[in-house]
Amino acid sequence: MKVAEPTIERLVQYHRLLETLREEGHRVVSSQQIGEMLGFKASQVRKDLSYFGEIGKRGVGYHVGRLCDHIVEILSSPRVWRIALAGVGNMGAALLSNTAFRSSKMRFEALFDADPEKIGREISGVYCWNYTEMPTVMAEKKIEVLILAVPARAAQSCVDLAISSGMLRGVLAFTQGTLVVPGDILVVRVDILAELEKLLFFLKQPEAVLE
Amino acid sequence: MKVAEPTIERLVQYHRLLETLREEGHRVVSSQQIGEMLGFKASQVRKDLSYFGEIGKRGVGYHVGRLCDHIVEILSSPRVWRIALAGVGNMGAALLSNTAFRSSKMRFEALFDADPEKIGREISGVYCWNYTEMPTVMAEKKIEVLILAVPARAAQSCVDLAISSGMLRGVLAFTQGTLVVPGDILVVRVDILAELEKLLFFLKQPEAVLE
DNA sequence: TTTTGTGAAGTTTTTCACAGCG
DNA sequence: CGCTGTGAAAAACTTCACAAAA
Repeated sequence: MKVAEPTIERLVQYHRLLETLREEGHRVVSSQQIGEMLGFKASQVRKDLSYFGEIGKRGVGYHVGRLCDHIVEILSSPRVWRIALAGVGNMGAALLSNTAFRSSKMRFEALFDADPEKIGREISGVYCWNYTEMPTVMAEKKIEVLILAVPARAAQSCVDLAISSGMLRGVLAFTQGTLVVPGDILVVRVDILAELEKLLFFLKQPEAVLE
Repeated sequence: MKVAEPTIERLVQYHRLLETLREEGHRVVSSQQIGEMLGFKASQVRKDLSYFGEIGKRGVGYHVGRLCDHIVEILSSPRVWRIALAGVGNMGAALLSNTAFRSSKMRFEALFDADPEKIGREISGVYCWNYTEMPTVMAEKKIEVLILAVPARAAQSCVDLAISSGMLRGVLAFTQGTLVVPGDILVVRVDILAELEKLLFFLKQPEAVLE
């Protein structure tokens, strides 16, 4: 199956919305309604959902519970992902304590930092190691996903350590700057400052249309 | 001038890279090299830069300092943007203390929160108001940009308060969930959980290509 | 009738390929 | 020659529009 990247991002949003609708007791919902609530075109919603089989009922819409379960299934993981967080600074700590990350789909197995104050302690219930231990700890604990929230200059060496564990498959990087990784390792970057700069650019140039 | 959204995001990255190259004493750089360092095709780099005039030298490449200044100019602001941060929780505090946000282009003018512990105090040098004061404070201080880091359920009412100040032009939202705003207000969303879910999806489905 | 599912059309973004200039 | 700048081609993504199902 071939699915576009933007489709997956929207799927996560459909899922959230459907959970809410389900709680509120809604039974059915149309692509039109989903689109209005999330700011997408109805045709976009239908196209996205159609990639994963015929799940709606013509003339009726989508059954909220059924569609929600269906999306959960699509986004489901074959196992609980073991995750490490490198960099327990402000941003790292914020992610760690973010309740949205308390999902049955993933589990923080280890923290890594360079600060002696943090090393050897548990933070939000997760043990913090010296980042030099990354290769061994990640190998032992079979950690496949790394969330990178270290200062920019430490990012590359940090990823290199993670790679040398032999277990790493994906990285979520909050670090600005470039990461060089082998082609079989997936990197998703979240560049907050770039997003803010983009906003400011389009604020000063309203004619250079955004959306 | 009509510029694509992805181009602006890349421009921010070019800028960062060029600052580094400049510090390291490099004089010229080719689109090829920029591309390799940031993970883009050389043609992409040239196309992006070409939207803003002929800045390179054929047969030579781009002069690092000149190109850097040129991009600074493109991304420059007509004024220092006055910014408010709503929600001084973990995420909000992380943003506030993030040195990358200490830019001459913007300035945090006010914080808003509901926590009595925070209201009336300065946090990282910025005064924190009760979020109910948003309309008056934002109007008085002429704050045009809001960074939204409040819990999802508070997001919409928070934006509504900001809108009623009559000053709001742009929002950078870390909140999950939808925001309804007038069409002349720009919203840029950063959905961290969606990014992580996307990463996990493409990890389990390597055939559904990412990038 | 209503609303889905989907080819086809449209739009946006990326990549190619090469002319043109230093 | 080497590398940029740029039309043209390709790819990716979105929207349209309508047949088909409930």
